[in-house]
Amino acid sequence: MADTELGFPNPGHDHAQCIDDAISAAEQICATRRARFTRLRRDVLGLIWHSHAPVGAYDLLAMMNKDGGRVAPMTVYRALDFLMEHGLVHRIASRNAYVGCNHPEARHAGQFLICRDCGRVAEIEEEAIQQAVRKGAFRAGFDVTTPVIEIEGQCLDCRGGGDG
Amino acid sequence: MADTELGFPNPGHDHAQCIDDAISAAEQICATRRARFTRLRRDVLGLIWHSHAPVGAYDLLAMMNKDGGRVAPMTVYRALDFLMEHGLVHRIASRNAYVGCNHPEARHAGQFLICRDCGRVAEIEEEAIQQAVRKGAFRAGFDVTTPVIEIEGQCLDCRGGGDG
DNA sequence: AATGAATTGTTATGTTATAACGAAACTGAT
DNA sequence: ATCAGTTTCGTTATAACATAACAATTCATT
Repeated sequence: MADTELGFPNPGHDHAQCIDDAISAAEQICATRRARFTRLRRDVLGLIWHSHAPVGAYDLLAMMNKDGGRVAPMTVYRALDFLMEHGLVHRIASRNAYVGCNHPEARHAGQFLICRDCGRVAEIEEEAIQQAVRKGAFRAGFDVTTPVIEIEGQCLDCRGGGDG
Repeated sequence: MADTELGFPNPGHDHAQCIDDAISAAEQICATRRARFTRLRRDVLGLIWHSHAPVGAYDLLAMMNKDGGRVAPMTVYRALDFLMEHGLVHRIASRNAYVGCNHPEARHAGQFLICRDCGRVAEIEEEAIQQAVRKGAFRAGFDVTTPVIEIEGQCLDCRGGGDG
């Protein structure tokens, strides 16, 4: 699989490519769904992909207004709503922040690894987690709609366990 | 097991008992640890246990000031910090709210079922979830510290699937 | 009572998110 | 091309959640 598909991306990866890929995928998805991928929304998505760490709404706002812009919070939140609605970004509840999704084609409940040191987030998809959650819920007579799974810890790069 | 130990409590349960139990457990724990379970902290814990749904900090504030009190937000947050530090309450990140813990004796990472209809929260402890999380993290070279697992859905009572 | 530590009071401010309403831009039909 | 309906965006205001900093008080111990 490619660098950014699963787990944490390699520190030396071509991040411009990540952004381009995300924008392209979003264009395709929105075209298919006849959703309007406006300049504003594209800008916000691009800024979210600025890094692999989740970004706060007001950080996005600051970035947008860096050179004299006059965008209001509402504007950012609306763009975020749109992007989340279409699965292009995920909200990280434990951080009140937003991160780009790198496989937005299919709807999914994300499972996120959040590094406490570098702040980066990796999305994983463990069928075993899903199953265990469903089973645990079932035992309590509970019908699952939206599991929020956000796992804080330390990534390989920050442990110094890689090749770097 | 008792009503409130696992899963959602029976709608007709003796809730006053839940509160009493929680306060008693807290007293014991704090006594053991030589932590000061002050009136303020006891009051806040009691108010959190007002229901099995998570309560916002400012809701607690409003309850405390209902009859002329003049408590400030800071005061509530400090009490919450103390209670969380001792595992007596958990924070529900996806709701920015706080819920009492019904087995505070042992430290644990909670797994929460949150009913979208009645708002109640049940804490479960599925070893399978823990294991699946650890395994998924391991595959990404990730060292887990704090898993946040908050599962939204619908409880049995709200589905009308119970005996009531 | 004197001391030092923990707790609480108080004021101010920072951070995250939404409500309400009007203007502008886009879409599709005529 | 213009009109009507819809969606998007601008703007202002405010709600909801959380912490910083410092003073006053309370508590445990001597």
